[in-house]
Amino acid sequence: MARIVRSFFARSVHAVAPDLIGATFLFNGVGGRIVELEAYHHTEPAAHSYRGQTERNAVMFGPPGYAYVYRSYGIHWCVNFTCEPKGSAAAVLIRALEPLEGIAKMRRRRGVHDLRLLCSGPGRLCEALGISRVHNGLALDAPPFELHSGAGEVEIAVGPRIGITKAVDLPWRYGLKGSRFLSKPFPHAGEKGVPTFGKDNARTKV
DNA sequence: TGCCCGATTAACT
DNA sequence: GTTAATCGGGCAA
Repeated sequence: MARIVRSFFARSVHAVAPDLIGATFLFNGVGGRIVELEAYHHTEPAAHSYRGQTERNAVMFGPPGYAYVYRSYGIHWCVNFTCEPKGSAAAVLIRALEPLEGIAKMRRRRGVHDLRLLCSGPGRLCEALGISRVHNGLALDAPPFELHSGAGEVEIAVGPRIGITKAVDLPWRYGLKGSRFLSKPFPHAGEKGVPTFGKDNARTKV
């Protein structure tokens, strides 16, 4: 369980994303294991950074290893980790955690008891961890953030991203195969109307 | 300026 | 299955 340092993020967003599955993500000591995330890059139209820099997305255009926090649908907060060298405007959206630390606090903040409803979704996990606008732009290798790499091999599921209407065919959603804490199940390879993303929609992380 | 559309969620029918 | 909540960005007028 090595501590993740900022240089970890200075790689392709598609190298960072699967490496973060199984990693531990804590915010002020509250959080859990990352089981789902999505990659975004300024070259594809689903990314906030696609149309260039604005006040909201400025952190995406900065150096890797920082938190990009944005307001979703005017209601929720969502957190991304910036990746790749400055200027790539690439990031991973943290979509779901398996709750491990500070569960009582997360239940209080979310107003629900069911473990599966605490952090299964980008808006839910920010509410559970207490992440909001004021944390936008903070470095990920210093408090209140704490990231540790996972131990051992895990099977990674791959599929299309959730809740977007552009670039819908890119298989840029990554998950821990079989986890009960995903925001949605991954479509089975060959399922009706579902494109196949590689053999069995999964691969083994090494 | 005004209008439409979201990287969502919970509460409806 | 559908819809409301609510605000910042993008673009037309």
